[in-house]
Amino acid sequence: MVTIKDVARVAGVSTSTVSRVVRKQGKVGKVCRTKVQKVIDELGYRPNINAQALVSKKSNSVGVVIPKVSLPFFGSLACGAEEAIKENNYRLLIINAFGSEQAELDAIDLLVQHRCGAIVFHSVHCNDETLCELAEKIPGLVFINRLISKISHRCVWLDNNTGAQEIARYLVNNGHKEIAVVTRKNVNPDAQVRLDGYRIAINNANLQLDNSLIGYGTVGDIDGGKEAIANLLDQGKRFSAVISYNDKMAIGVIHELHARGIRVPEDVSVVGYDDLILSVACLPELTTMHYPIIQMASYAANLAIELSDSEKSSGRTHLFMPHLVERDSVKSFDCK
Amino acid sequence: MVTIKDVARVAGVSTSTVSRVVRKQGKVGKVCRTKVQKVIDELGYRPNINAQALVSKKSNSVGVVIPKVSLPFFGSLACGAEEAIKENNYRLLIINAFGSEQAELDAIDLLVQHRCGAIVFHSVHCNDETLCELAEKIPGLVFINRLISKISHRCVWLDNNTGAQEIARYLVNNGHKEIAVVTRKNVNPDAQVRLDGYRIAINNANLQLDNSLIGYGTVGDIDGGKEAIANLLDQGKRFSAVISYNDKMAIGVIHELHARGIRVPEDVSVVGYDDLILSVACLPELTTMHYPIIQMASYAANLAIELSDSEKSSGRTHLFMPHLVERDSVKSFDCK
DNA sequence: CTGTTAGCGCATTCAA
DNA sequence: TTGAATGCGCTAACAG
Repeated sequence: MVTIKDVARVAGVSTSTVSRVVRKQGKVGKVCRTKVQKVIDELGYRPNINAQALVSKKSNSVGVVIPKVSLPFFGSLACGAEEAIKENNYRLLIINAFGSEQAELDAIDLLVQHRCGAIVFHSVHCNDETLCELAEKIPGLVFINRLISKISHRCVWLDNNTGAQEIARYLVNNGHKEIAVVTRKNVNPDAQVRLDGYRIAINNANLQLDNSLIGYGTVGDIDGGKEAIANLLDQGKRFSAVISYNDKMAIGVIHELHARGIRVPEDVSVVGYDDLILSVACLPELTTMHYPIIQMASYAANLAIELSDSEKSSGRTHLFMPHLVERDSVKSFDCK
Repeated sequence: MVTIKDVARVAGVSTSTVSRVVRKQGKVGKVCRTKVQKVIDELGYRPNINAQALVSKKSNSVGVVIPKVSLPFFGSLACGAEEAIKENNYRLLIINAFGSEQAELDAIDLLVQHRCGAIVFHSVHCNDETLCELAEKIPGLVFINRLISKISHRCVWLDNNTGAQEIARYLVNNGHKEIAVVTRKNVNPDAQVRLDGYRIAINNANLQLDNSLIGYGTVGDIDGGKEAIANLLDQGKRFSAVISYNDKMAIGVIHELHARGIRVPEDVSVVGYDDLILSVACLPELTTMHYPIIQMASYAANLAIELSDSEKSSGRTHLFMPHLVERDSVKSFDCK
């Protein structure tokens, strides 16, 4: 591999000069510059980023820690981060940390070893306290899809409560009175907040969200959706609409209803949450809340970079809003 | 940031000793080791990977260049690579190179600057010649989902022809005689190979793949699928089954058929290719060819690592086979 | 088993 | 405008 020294030698200048023309800063004479550039091109010299990082004490890369890139939601997260990163001429380091707190901690540790100062972290297994400790040690660590009140200015999150209210209200406004909810058994914070939101909206409409109309799936995916709605159906529950914790469960619900000869939306309406790519693949296309994960991730990456190289913390929090996407999975009763 | 020197000073040993206990290699006395380890823990010392990479002249990271991680296919690719990487204690560097040859070249260049010796590259915009030149310069560069005959031992690819034949034969075996094909207008190599495969299988069954029964969509996604099938339908074509270039187009086909009151699979059967997560989200669930992208990517990453640190090239090629996944989108006429 | 020395590739003073 | 010197944090001989 050709180094800066090789270039300097061939061009008959010092390494400092080569360094200057490579980074396009500092004063370099015109002829000298073109001469050096010529040698660089001829030799195919490419600066060693590791050496640059070492000497400049910054890695110019931002790390993204997520459960698994292959899940569309996290893929979008990674992409959003990358957008921001490209603008800043940073690099993206993605670490999948699936399944355990230890995996997440290991991922962060790896990033620290890289001297990666800016990190966007989507944690699912660490508790607030652990996260606070980490945040203390790493100024450029930003949490996405999570609110930790003590360090809310380091959190980029979504107003799930309002979003949940909106989608429940949408159902109510379309004339639905018997509304079921499908959620995951291990209710995580998101699921809880959304559930609260549904309840608020339903109560505000002078309706009841009967606990017996809440179906639980072991996990929050397609199978979980099938399981949850099957439970409800097997108990003979009646409803005109079902709100699902997320799109995956909603799709499971649709499939299970279909398997039982119940049409969506003619017999039962279904809504999801997240607006994953899946929601336009299923039939009918799913009405759902759009989770602006790409924008949020892009924002988070910028925030992480900002925080990592300037101590100044704005103190403000970073809250995003989901919005309703109307598609074909809800029937309207045309009421006023 | 605490460095190896700090640890050495506090522990009262030399940096070499610290280095030895950190990397768990070389002989270190028992007491000495525990003493040093203790200081490491107390100080929270983490080795600087950039410095390690610099001095050892290898970055221990593999780069993955793909169009966009947020697309489920590429997300899976990245995940597969990561599996292999974790085993080898390497890091994953993902670069999205979307839309142009230049973007792809830039991505490779960035990886070179990182001294990232092992690269898995899914190129869509570079021609074979360009790729050969790159391969020449970078021993650890491996191409995925692509066959370049001159450097086939550096290619990890799928037998699309055989796969295409298999799915077409499946339709034939289920009694379908009028089979339409939906593909993309800008027929890329994959699409061409698959088309050839369909044709072979259909001819072998003494049937005809009439060119007028091939529908084209502007792009290879859901909208392209709708567009392509709409063309066919608007021309009054009749068929009992449609083979789609990929799952996305198949989903578009299903949606468009549904919009026109044509039932799948009762009236028309539909098959896809790739077995993306989307194929189980749609209704009916899609019968398709499974593309083992995760295993292929894992294999490719291993190959890249192998190639990058030993010149030996086995010379063998790396061909994978897709397999049929039967779901609910095909009707059988129960013929022998 | 442990320490000393040298140098990886580069950016950054400081002089000239 | 340019070059010489220094050191980033670490590993790898080598010597003891």
